[in-house]
Amino acid sequence: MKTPNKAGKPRQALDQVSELTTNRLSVYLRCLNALEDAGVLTVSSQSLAEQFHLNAAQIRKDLAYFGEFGVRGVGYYVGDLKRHLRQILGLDRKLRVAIMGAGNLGLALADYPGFRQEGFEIAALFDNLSAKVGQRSRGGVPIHDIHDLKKIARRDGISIAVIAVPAPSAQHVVALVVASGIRAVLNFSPGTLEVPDDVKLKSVDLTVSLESLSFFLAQCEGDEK
Amino acid sequence: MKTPNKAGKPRQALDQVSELTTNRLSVYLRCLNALEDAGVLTVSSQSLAEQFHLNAAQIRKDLAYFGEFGVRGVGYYVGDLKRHLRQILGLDRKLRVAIMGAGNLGLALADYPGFRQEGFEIAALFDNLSAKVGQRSRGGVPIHDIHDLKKIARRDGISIAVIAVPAPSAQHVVALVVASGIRAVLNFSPGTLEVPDDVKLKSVDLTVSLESLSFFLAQCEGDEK
DNA sequence: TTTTGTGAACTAGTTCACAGCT
DNA sequence: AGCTGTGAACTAGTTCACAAAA
Repeated sequence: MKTPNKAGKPRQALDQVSELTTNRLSVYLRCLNALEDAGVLTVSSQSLAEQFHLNAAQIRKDLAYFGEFGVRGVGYYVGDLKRHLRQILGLDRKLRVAIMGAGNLGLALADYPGFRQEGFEIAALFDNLSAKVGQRSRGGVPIHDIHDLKKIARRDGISIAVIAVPAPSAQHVVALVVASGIRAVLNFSPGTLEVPDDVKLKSVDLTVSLESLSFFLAQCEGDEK
Repeated sequence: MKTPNKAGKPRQALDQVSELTTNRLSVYLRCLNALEDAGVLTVSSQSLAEQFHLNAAQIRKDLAYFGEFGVRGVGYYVGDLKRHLRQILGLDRKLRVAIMGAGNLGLALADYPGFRQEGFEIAALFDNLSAKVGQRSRGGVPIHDIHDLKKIARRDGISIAVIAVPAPSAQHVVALVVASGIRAVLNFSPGTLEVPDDVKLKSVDLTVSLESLSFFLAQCEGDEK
C-alpha cells in the first residue's frame, strides 16, 4: 500500500488536513467513548455511521488517511481506535488552557465541565481589573493580572488561549497572547482577529450564528405560500 | 437579467442558501456597520475585500444572489446595502431569544452584550431548579420554570432557543423547545441533537473546537524536523 | 462473507476573467 | 474609467463502488 503513513508514527507531511476533517476526528472520538461506555468492543464504519448519522465511506477515508486502523471483515477495535484518535488529536497529554477575560463569559468557560474532559485543564484566567486579580473562579481557577501572562504561560506550560474579552480589546489581547508564545487560540469575541501564520485561530462567533438562524426564520416566513 | 430575484421582495425559491453564505452575509453586515461608523458612504467589493480579508468576487456573488444592490462604476451604497442585508437576514424586527439552562454558561450568555446588538433580545432563561426560578440574571433576564416554556414562548413571541444545559439533559430539553413551537436552536451542549427537518439547529461544540486546536499543536510538534 | 481502504465519480464552493452597465 | 454581475474554470469535499484482505 501507499497510504500517506503506516501504523507506527504518523510524523510526516500531513500537509494540510482540512479543519472539517479534524472536527470529524473529534466527533468520532466522542462516538467511540459512547460505544466503549456501552461495552461495545468492535464497530464497523457502517454501524458507526448509522448510529451517529455519519457517512461510512467518509469515516473510513478520514481514518485511513492516518493509518490502517481497521481490520477487514471485522471493523475497528473501539479501544484501539480511541487510542489512535487520542494520539492523532494530541490528547495523549494534558493540555493547559488560559482564559483571557474574567467577565461573565470567561468565568463561565473556566468552570465549564465540558472543557475538563479529554485532557484539557483550565489553568488560569487573566484580567486587567485589579479588583478581580487574586480572586478565583467558583471552580477554583485563579485570576491573574494580564501583564503576567508571559511569565505564567511559561511557568504553567499553557498552550491554548481562549479570548473572552470585550470586542474592542480582543485584538490587543490576542497580540499579548501571541507574544507570550501561545500558538493556538479559541476566540469568542465577534469580528476578525489578526494572528501570524504560525498561530492557529478558531473563532466562535455568536452574532454570526444567531443571525444565520434569523435568516432561516426569515426564509420560512417567505416560504409560506 | 435573470438573477434569481430582483430588487423588490426576494420572496421566492432561494432553495437552499448554503450556511457558509449566510454566515458571510452576517460578516458583511458587520463590516458595513464599521464602515458606516467611519463615515464611509460607498464601498466597492474590491475595497471591502481588502479591508476585511475577503474575496471580492465572492462578495459580489453572495450579494448578487439576492438582488442587484450595486451600482456599476461606483460600488455599493453602505447604508443602502446595510438595509438590504438586515432585511435578508430577517433583522428588520426584534427577535426574542430564550436561553435554556440558568447555569454558569446560560447566565453568562443571557447577559452577553454581543447578543443584544442587531435586534436580538434575550427575553427569558429557563431552568428546572426551583431555587433559581423567579430569580433574575444580573442583567435582569427573568428565570422561568422550564415547564412553563410553551406558555411563555407563546406569550413573549420567542423564536430562538439557546441550549445551555448539561449534555445529558440536552436532548430532552431540545424536544421541549421543539414542542413549544420554536424553530431555531443554537446548541452549546456537546454531542448530537435530534430535531425535526423543519427546525434549524446550529451547534457550537467547544470540545470539538479545542480538540481541533490540539490537533494543530500536535502537528506542529511533529513538523519540528 | 464481511468490511476495509481507495480510485473514480460526483457535488459543493471558490475564484477568475470579462462582457456590459454607469 | 471603474466596478458590478456572472458564466466558466478551478479547487475542495463527499460519496460511490469495488478490489483486496481477513
